[in-house]
Amino acid sequence: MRLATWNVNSVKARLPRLLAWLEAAKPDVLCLQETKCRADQFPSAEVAELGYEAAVHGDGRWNGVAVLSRIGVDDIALGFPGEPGYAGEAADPEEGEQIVLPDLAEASSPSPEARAIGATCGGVRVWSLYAPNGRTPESAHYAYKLEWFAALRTALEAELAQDRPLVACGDYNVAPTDEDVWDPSVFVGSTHVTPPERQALAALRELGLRDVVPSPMKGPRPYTYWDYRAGMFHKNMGMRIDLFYASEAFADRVGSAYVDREARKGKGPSDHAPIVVDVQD
DNA sequence: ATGACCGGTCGTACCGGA
Repeated sequence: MRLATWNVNSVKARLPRLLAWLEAAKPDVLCLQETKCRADQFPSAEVAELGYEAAVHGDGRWNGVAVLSRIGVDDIALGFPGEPGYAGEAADPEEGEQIVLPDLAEASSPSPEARAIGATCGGVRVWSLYAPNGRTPESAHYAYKLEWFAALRTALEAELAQDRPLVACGDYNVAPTDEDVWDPSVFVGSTHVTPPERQALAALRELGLRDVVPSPMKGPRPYTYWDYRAGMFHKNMGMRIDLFYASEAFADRVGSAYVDREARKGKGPSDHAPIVVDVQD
């Protein structure tokens, strides 16, 4: 069985490359992130031509996740239980401005964004995840990111209790160690490398999820993201922020895993490369 | 050369991305 995860940075903009990649790599299951479209806008017919069913979760311009599978997609879950939404920054009122309290229900529970979708594919429970960015460590978005990870931990703990093969892969927006960024000094004071974010990943591993580290194919570290700007990819100045977490028994069956850097080359790539994982049946 | 931001949107600048 071949599984893969890829942040495509807009499935519409990436469609020709996505279809070509499916034909070349032939994964049985592909988890997508940042599809950036509603479910009704997803190119389900195009991927169906290649034999893939699509489970899709989208809310418009931002975010968006999907699971493509040619070995079945059952028990689709849009989001996970307890998943928080983003309430936004609290605006400081102008001087003399009347403070208007927001609607209580809205303030206490904003709607979750399209950042997680689960599906059972060929007996494997698969989650495609797109963690919040966090923006800056001082921002409300960063607090939201940590809340989202805490809720994810609770949800995955329940999933692991089901005692079936489990994969939780996608764009975690956290580099697990300093080795996972091209220059740690550049990231001092930035998100993606802070101790609370790394602790959130460690808490997932403590549940029994294993980090399936792919082969980098080039260079010493398996980066999965390179900024579009300033020739970062060509200089291999990247980050490992896309992760493939799997339950122990499933991880034991992994034969090989690699970052497909070829998909980051050429005209019109995503800024992320896919991770491809081959598992013994 | 892999080659020096990109995608989205009521847009022709700006936000979000990381």
